[in-house]
Order: sequence, then C-alpha cells, then structure tokens
Amino acid sequence: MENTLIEKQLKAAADLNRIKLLACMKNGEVCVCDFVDVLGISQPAVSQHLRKLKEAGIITERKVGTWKHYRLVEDQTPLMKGILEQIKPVTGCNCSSVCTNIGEEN
Amino acid sequence: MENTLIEKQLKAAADLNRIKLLACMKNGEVCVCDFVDVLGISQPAVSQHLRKLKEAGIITERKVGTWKHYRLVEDQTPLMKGILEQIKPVTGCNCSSVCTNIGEEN
DNA sequence: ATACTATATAAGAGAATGATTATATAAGGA
DNA sequence: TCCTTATATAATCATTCTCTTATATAGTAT
Repeated sequence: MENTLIEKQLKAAADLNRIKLLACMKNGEVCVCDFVDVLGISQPAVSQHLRKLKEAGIITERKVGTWKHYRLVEDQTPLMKGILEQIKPVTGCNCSSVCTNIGEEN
Repeated sequence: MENTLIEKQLKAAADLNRIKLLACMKNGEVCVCDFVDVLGISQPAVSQHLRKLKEAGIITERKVGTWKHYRLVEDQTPLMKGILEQIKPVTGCNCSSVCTNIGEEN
C-alpha cells in the first residue's frame, strides 16, 4: 500500500464519531437517520462523516427511495481489515427503524 | 481495545510525516538528527511528531549522551501491529550517521 | 402542484493540527 | 568556565477539522 493511501484511510478512521459509524456498520447496512440517533450529532455532521469514509474507500452506499443505506465495502484494504477487526460491533443501530426495514425488504 | 485508545493511536499514525518516522524505525533505533534529514522538516517539528507517537504508546526512547534514540515499542497493540505491517520499512535512516553508530556501540 | 421527509451541500465559527522561529535544557569538549 | 551540539519546549501563525444553522435536492404522498 502507498503511504498516501495509508494516510488517507488512517485519517478517515481517526475520529471517535467515525469509529462509531464503522462499529454500527459491522452488522450490516445502516441508514443515515439511525446514525443521527446513535451519535447524537446533527444530520449534516453525520453526512459529512459518511462522505469522508466514502472518499477513503471504506464504505459505500445504496439508495432506497428517500433513504440511503451505508455499509462497509466488501474488499477492504489489508490496512482497513486490521483496523476494522479491532472495532467492536455495535448492535441496535441498524434494521431497527422503519426506513431500514423497508430497505431490507426491497 | 477501547474506542478512545483506537482513536488516539489512529490519530497519532494518521500523518504522512509520522508514517515515515515509523517506516524508519521498523529497522531499529533512529536518532532525532537522522529523522530531520529524512523528513526535510525542522528539528522541533520532528520532536513534536515523536512526542505524539510516544504519547500514543507507539514508540519509546533511549538517551545516549547528547543524543536520543527512538524505536517502536516491543508490545504493540493489535491495532498498531496491523498498521505497522502495512508500512514499508525505510532503510538508510538509521545507523548511518555518527551519533547513531556511537549509540549502538554502548 | 404542494407538502413532507431524508439526505446533501454551503457557509461560517471555534478548536485542533502542524509548521516555523526563538529559547531553554542538558551533555560533551576546549 | 565557556562554547558547541542535540533535543525539547514555548510562542505564534496558517491551515485543517468538526461542528452548527441554513438551504438545496430528491423522493413520496396527499
């Protein structure tokens, strides 16, 4: 891996709120509205964190009607594989709200 | 691992100059003066980067006369083990200058 | 079409970061 | 002792980060 990619992914992961986002996504797709509840920050703040993770190639998204579901990409870099292993999954942040469940049914 | 420790170590590693410092230390001890040459930044800047890595528990130091040798700690966290595996070692930054060689002989 | 909901983007404030220069400290040698 | 060298700390500044509020966009429903 290039050092610049290493830096980009480390920078993307090096934030407590983004670590929590990743922790939630370890169990599967989560939609933005759920993240807002879990983190206790504003919706735009969540959106910006998600963008940073996406730009680093760590997560991807799927649009479901008005909602947007985010999940970890399948083919993580070796670096991110190692990091994600150390982040404990957080349950209860996905598939719990109406929007997520509807998404799963499609 | 606690999320706050994960964050601290990720933040410490998430900088291109500090990645280079770690890359140098993969081959063993390096003294501050050598880092200055490798990174091309001022000596105080190097000192501050090293302090950040030290405070995150990633590196440790050994005083040798006027010089100070820095090296990776032996018992890295699982997180740092994974990260360090992805950083390519850089040779030629240690044991090359006078101060380092003298240090090694002690 | 209008209204409502979910998400993204823009703009701006305040904190944190990373560099520099100047200075302090500590060890070694004349 | 005094001077030099190696490193750390302090002060400062420019940049980047992360939040907020306000607004834009897109989809759904009435």
